[in-house]
Amino acid sequence: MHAGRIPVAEFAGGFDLQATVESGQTYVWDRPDGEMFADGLAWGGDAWYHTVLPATEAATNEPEVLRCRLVGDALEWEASTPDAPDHLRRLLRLDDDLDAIVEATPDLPLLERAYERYGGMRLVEDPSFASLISFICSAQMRVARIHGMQMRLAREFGDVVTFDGDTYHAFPTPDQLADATEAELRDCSLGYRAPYVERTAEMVAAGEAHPDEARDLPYEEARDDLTQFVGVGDKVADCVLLFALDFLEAVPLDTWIQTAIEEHYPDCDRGNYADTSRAIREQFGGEYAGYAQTYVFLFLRTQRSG
DNA sequence: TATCCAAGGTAAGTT
DNA sequence: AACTTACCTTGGATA
Repeated sequence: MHAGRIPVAEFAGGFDLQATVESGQTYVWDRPDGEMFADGLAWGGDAWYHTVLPATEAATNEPEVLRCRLVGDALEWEASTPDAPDHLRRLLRLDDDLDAIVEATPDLPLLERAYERYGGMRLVEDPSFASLISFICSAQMRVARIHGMQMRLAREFGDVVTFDGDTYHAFPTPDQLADATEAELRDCSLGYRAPYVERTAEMVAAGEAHPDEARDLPYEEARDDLTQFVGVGDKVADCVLLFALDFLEAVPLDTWIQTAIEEHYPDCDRGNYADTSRAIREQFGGEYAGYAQTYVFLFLRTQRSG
């Protein structure tokens, strides 16, 4: 067991762990109390969160357990690897300068309210395959159920990892998921998404394509590239670019953002995805437009329940 | 208790 | 290229 503390003072602009992992951008984290994405959950707690790093991203080539919580003025962590701080910095984008990002954001009332309410929320950099599958599953689905699906997939098809006396499940590798049948995936309550997940996993497992290949392309080409995967349209592609492949300018046009465009920025509605995307990206300041999108998404989605 | 409805959309078929 | 429609499942709302 390796453990340590990282002072929050090291994170420019602060850090809100709960807002970051429960904002609906990542579905690879969980909390042991079963309250992940719980409806009406009070914000501001100091719960532990854990994830399993894929073997392909670990120096040991084994899945590694990472867990952390925010206590007082530090991020406290425990892990199966001494490399945890580096992994956490990458996965939770702890080196992003939030002050500079907010500073670079246009002065729009909606953005200011969202930043005010959830200041310290950071984007994540999820492992790309898990992000791809997560957002294929996200079609017409609530965030709590998307999370439930990913946990189920890990439990059914992923490696079992034990750490500090507890059992964890890694997200399935492309091979493991490609081996699952459509019927087995439907049994995991994926519904019509089951064949999408199966066929996309097969594409990656067979070496036909990999989401990481989009990382070095120009933004709009990268988005087009990701749509080659079955079940991936423009919106899901934007999510993977933003939440896994470091494209901070990507603005996924989901139902919440579409509503925000109608109510606050009607001039940005250009009638089709590509042009509307370009317009709202400009409206949100370009380079970090994806940060603005995620703050707005979380803010609007949680307004009703507080 | 039964029925209805919408949830971070996409693919396939039609005009 | 723009427009329709079908698609699984489930929790919460409505009757």
